[in-house]
Amino acid sequence: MSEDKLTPRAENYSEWYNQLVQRAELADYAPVRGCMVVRPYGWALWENIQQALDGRFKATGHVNASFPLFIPMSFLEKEKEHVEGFSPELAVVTIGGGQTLEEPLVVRPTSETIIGHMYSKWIKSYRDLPVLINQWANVVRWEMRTRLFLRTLEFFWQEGHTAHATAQEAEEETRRILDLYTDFAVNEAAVPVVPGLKSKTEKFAGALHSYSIEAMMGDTKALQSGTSHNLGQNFAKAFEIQYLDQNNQLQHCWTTSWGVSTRFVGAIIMTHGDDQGLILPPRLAPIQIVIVPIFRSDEEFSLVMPVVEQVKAALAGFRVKVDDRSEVTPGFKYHDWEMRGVPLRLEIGPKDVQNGTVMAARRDIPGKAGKTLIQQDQIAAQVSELLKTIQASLLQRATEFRDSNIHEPKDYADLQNIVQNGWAYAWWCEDAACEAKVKEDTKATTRCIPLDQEGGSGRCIVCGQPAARKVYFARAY
RNA sequence: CGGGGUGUAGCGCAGUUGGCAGCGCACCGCGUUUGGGACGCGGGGGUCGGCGGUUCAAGUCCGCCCACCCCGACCA
Repeated sequence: MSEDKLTPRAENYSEWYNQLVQRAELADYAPVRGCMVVRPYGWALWENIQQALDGRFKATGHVNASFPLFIPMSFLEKEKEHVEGFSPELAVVTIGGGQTLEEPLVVRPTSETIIGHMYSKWIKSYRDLPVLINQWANVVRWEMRTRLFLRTLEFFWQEGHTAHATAQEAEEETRRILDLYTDFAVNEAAVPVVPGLKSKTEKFAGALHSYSIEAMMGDTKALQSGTSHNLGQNFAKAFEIQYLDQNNQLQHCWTTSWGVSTRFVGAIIMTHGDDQGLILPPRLAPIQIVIVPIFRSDEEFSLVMPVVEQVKAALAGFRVKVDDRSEVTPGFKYHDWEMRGVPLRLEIGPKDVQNGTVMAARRDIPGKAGKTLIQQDQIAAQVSELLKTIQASLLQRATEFRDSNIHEPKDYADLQNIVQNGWAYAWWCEDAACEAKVKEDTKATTRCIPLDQEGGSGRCIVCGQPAARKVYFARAY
């Protein structure tokens, strides 16, 4: 239950986040360090995220499958950069059934290797391509520092793994998924994101290059909210994923991988949440509308409840919850559902029964300002309209916040200043040394080179050498 | 793994020179309440993180260990 006020965001952002996650009953700490229990309400949100993504995957020809949790250690070692990237954070099983294993098994940190192994068995001909498989799974990465949803030892995600005949097709797939993620983030979660290319130092271990969608959180830090990797032929060569082309020539495939994780729940929390608690975008909210009946006596109760049921029935197409708890007051319920981020609350009391009205309160506009009186006979249409408005206003608000916190530095000193409380958008020569210097001086890293560039050229903000593209520098989660 | 902090009821905490383990919230019962976090009365709930030591007596003093949180290095 949400009995007290949250620590305000301005006072201590991470404290606000931790309290919100627990009080909104999204997740709780597990008895294992760094692990979380996703509670039913948090999981329902994740399920809605899954549904929105899965529908998009299916619509673009992908199919789901499931690969093993355990991966032979030797598989990881087949791709040099991959094993170097992941070895520090592997959980390794050395005993099974009381016996020391011949070969240690890695608990998957990601599945490129074992899927690559299977693809080499399955793919023989150009007629077998492309292979477009996704899996919804849990993975384990032994992180030093953990935070609920944002970074835990075990997390849930989807990982897509595709194999193609040509480099061009693989790149098209990588970009198609990046677009798909962008569409999901913007249109389902109302989280404005910047799609772009990761720098060499920030790319996935083993990839040719990586793309990401980057979102700005309420404290102006960046959160990588989804990634799409063009793996080139690196894994195809390591796992001998080969096919015969039309000319009977043996060719290595071109592969991709891409993922969105439960971290995205953190993105939603930190993009929309306020000091009252969570604010969920209507399209993903497990409960879109909560109805709070108001009554003083048994007579009023029996007067009000039939109307509550009528309204609920009229809203059959929506995810509606009637809060009929008798042990708490309406005021308590308001705060309670505000903590949980339900986008729209309907209050129905004796006055409404008499007047044929319903009081609607928008979660995104606190207090009286967000309340409007709706006629009962127009409830479905009005609610539908309100939810759309809330969805749009969340996106607009988040976009305005982000844009007002992105600045173009005029020199290096200015950049150092900007990244303390915002993103710096600047020319960069794409040399890792300049990236490293910024990180050293400010803790900010390059987030991505946005695909949408206005063109032209300039001088690297760090070293002054010629630069062809601009990049975002920001502190990140 | 380095630095800091915290472990006492479900949660948040108090517990003085060592002397019957407490408070608020939550929970259960009854009654009154209910349009922005209601109130009264009654009640249940504890290996004081663990192990060892000092002492007539340890939540309190000493030692060791463990866990978790925060800040760093690493990361979806």
